[in-house]
Amino acid sequence: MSSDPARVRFAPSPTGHLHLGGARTALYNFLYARQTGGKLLLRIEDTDRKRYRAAAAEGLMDSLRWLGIAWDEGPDVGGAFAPYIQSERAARHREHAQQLLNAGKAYHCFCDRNRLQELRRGRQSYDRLCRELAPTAARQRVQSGQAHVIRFRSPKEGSTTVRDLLRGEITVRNAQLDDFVLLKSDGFPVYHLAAMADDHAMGITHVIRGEEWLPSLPKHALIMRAFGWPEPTWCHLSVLKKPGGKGKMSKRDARQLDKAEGHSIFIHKLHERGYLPEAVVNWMALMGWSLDDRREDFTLAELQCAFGLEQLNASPAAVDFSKLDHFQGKRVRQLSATDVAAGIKPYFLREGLKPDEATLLKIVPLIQERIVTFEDAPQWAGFFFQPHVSPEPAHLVAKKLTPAESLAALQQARQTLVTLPTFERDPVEKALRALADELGLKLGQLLTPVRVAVSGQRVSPPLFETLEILGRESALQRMENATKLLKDL
RNA sequence: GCCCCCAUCGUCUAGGGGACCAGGACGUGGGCCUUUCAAGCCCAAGACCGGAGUUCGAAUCUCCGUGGGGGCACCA
Repeated sequence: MSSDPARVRFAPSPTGHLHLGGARTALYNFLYARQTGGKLLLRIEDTDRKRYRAAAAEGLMDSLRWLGIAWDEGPDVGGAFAPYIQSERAARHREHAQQLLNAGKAYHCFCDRNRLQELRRGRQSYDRLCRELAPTAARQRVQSGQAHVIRFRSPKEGSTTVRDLLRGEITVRNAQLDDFVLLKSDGFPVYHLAAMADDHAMGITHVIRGEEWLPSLPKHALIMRAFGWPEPTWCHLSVLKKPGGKGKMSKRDARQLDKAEGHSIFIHKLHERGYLPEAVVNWMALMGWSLDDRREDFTLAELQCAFGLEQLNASPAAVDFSKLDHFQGKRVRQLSATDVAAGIKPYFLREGLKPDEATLLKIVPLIQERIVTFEDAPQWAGFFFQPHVSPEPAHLVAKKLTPAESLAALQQARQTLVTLPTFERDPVEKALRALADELGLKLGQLLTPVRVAVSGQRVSPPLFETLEILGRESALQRMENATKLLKDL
């Protein structure tokens, strides 16, 4: 089962943030590299100068680092096959194009954009007008400075067969292929050329990438074969569909998700929202891969051992955020109190609250199993750090009690707490339970007005602990205020 | 329009000719616990896209449909 050390690469184009699909591709590449004791390369594919965004590459790397996906060679760490910025390799790509030109496997094309656009309007691919131009004549036109591209001379007859690891043999009739561009008129290579040339130069053994590349796989194989290079193992991952399972995730869907659900397909957003990288990784790993029919919980380290290309699934997977929340909740519950405290603190600060360490640490056990993301913490425990709370008066009324009865209960509770020798959890509980009995109330009925009074909300962390942490003074003050609200009801 | 890929519960999936009246997980419903909400535990409902064929036997192999997805740039 264990194979030779693989050299794999993640090769994003720096046009935006890292999203789920890309991250999952990166993850699988990383896992396979580790699994085989090989190397993961990071290569920035920036040959499209129109879409290039300077900040994007850094953002991409930040997201990968956060997830724990470490690369062995790349633009920042260097490596034996530098440079890892594709645009810096353009001179080599031009040489490669020239090589194919010399071999008669490529040709100059002088057709302008208008003509190509016309062709496309007629639902027709490039008509190969320049294919049979005499090479000497073509060279002359190039020398005279005429704008041109270099196209691949695709075979017109026969068929091309390529083997994909997950799908077996894929065969296309060569008549379906067109004479695609290798080198643009700005002298930069197109993906097909650049990626293949770099993959070969960098000794890539397995190309693990998204399914969207499958249709151009024959082109890539043909390029490799034209140069006489050995082909890597091809492995095309299925696409991710949007939640619900219908359709690919679009930019619009992504935006909607961000707003409405508090979820996101962007890794940096998940980070901002207080998700744990290990939860995200565990979740992503399972979209298109599974070990067996029993185990679903994996740390990154465990995945490195368990992962295998053989267990990859070729069918598309729908993104399911409730499953992410499940992994996230589980992971949060496993964290130490100090880790949770450190994790949630920024979110209190963001709300303008100033939590002190000691109190924060006391609160953690109360909310740890109630929060999903760190971002959830303030809505559970923000009231601890607010000077006062403003409950909705109607919420102070307990189930099956009238406002007047609730008021009475609240006042009695307050009275009880005033006289308590200490304000610790256990005595508080004991006293309130006794009071409920005495008043002939269910504990919940007595506690509801108290809870809402001190926390300002209907659901809160466990009340007795809450009272202790809040302290007598603050708790009594809040109950006093709530009394007034109930009287006005 | 043309090309390519995919097809098991709502979702992620196990399964690869007999071990499957199809297993797990998320979610959903119900119950227990209980001071609200969670967490935890227990139970339940829930799927092999359709049709032919191969075979003693098909979720599993083949073909044809259908459905879904991806791609058809001087973008990656």
